[in-house]
Amino acid sequence: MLDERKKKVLQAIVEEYINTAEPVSSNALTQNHGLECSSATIRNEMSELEKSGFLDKTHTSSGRIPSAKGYRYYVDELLNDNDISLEEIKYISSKLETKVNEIEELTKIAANTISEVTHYTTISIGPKATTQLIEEIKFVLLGSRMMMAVILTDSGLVKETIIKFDEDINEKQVETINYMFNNKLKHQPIETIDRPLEEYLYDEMTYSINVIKPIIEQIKKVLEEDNKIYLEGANKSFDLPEFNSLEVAKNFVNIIDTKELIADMLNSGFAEDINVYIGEENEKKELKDFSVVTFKHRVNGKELGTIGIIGPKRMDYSKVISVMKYINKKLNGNND
Amino acid sequence: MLDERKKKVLQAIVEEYINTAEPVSSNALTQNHGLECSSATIRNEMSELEKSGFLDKTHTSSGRIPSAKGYRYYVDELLNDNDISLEEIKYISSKLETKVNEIEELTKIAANTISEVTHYTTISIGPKATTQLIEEIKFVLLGSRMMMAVILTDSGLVKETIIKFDEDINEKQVETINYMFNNKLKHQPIETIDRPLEEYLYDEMTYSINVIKPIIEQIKKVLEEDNKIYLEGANKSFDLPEFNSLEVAKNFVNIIDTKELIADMLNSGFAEDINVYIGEENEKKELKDFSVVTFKHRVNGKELGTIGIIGPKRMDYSKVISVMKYINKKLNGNND
DNA sequence: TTTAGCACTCTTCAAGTTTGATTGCTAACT
DNA sequence: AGTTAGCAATCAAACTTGAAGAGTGCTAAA
Repeated sequence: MLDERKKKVLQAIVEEYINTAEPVSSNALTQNHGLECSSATIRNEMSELEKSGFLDKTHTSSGRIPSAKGYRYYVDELLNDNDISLEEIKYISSKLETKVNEIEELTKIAANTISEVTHYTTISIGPKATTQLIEEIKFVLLGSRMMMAVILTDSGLVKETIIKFDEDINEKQVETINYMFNNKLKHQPIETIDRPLEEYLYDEMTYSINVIKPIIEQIKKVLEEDNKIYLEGANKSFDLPEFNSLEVAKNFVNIIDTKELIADMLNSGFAEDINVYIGEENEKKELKDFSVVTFKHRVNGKELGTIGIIGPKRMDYSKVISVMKYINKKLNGNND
Repeated sequence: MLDERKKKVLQAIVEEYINTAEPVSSNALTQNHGLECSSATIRNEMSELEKSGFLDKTHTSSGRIPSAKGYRYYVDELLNDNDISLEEIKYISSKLETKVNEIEELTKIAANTISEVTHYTTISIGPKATTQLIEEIKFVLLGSRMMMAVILTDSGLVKETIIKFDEDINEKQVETINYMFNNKLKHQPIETIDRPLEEYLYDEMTYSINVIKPIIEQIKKVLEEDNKIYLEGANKSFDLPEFNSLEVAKNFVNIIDTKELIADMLNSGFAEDINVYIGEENEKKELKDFSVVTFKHRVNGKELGTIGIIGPKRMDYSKVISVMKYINKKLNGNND
């Protein structure tokens, strides 16, 4: 589609613009980009790249900036996905070796690491429990009218929730509940917890519906609800020149303040590999001035959390994708 | 200290400035503020108020704005702490009636309500468990090398944590652990969980230090760590004219991004009543351009969470304090 | 096909100008 | 005494102007 020199010019413009945040002039490209021709020739190439929609101008006599199509082509064809230094590798490795007791903690640490290495804002979210199997479910009495349910899933996710009752419960009842629930739910998908189970338990057990019902309801609720969203390095974005525009800054704060938007955004990516959404490619129109890069952290094919970077369209895609690839590999257990 | 008319003038200036965010001119005060005199007289009063340090000017021919001292005087002597409408009362009441299973949830809901009613950004944090007594402590085995500890405190706070072991644990052991820990810890302060307890348990029980040690360590850790910080309505602040200054906006994002700063800020307030910190009165110099209003949510004298509002110095103190007072009363169980 | 050269366009910056808001002062008024 | 009208002085904000500079697009020659 594009001849070699056009590719080189496009790549040079994208990378120059990522570095400087200024429209790139034909002159700027004659230095340090391995292009053996004059600025006039580059001007001709740029003109054609603009005609095919890879470049834009901010005004008639300005340099060029990449268009959405230009960024997309760069991300698909031109970027260097191994743009990661030995120091960065060492730093990432050491961070990921932190011993964690909860899997969600690991996603958080990974997100924090990405934010530190790339200097962009990251957001992360735990897995929806609904994709998993119940490994074990335990009930603990706290006081006489309060109980905690702890659910362990097959990939090691632990969810707990408090249930309150309108009547007293005793240890004996808790034992029966423990036995009955585990009997029916061990190794079953989350959807098993529903109306039929409730009826079955109500029939089997001698306790009133006032005991069974709140348990089922609360467990369903906690398993279905979206996980907590973690935000790292929001302030880092504010050092970028894009954020000198009040409108951009305000949009950004609106985005990170809207948990549902973030959750949707993170949940919508494909499970495989790394997803890049450039500007208007984002489903949410609020994100049209930003780029988002996400990946899902998996173990044995089970999703264990999603991590996303949000930054300006002029994002350092090479660095971001290189770091994400490396972390993704590490998290998925590949340690070479 | 100030005669009646000076008070009126100061109050009018503070309130006008809170409304308009513009320096207040002598002319503006002749309308709608019940001051029966000419602009010239007001100019004389303003001049004297400025000499005594209650007012500032942005430049020689500008109107006046309140100084820190002016705001402080207003907050201490002039504000209306019942500036709350029937609708707001109804709205707040309905929100606070939400049934919650965890006490921390209530703090969160209250913070969210305050943000919605006042249109300022709120931050909230749960109580440090260390101020409380252990009511009950329960251990649940999850798999063979993982355990969950659930701690219930005397004011109903529930804390849970996962503990991992390097060796297998069985149900029998968990039972003993449950018995021993409860025996030693019921109704004791959190500090009881420490080295002497560890040694005692190690002597009493036949299990290896590999079991006792991680339990004590992890429980200590989770009980001592700061609670999660919740932020509500960060975007609301960005609608204020103060945030048209990039520097202010950036400082604000830095503040809300620094969890330790927020935690310190919320923990430092006095337990009693409502704390108001205006600009430089804040301990942290990062907050010098902002005002912070906090209160601690208590039940039976036990602290159950702190809620703070952060906004510009030009904050609507009357509204904020009225709403806080009302919510504080409601949370503390006073329902009239 | 590439390049040098040059006219043209447009932004940015600084300096100058106008406008309008507001004060402080003075002198008259109650 | 305290209050007020009137007016010069002050200053920010908004607009105007002009020069400098960066960059392109086009043309004609290599």
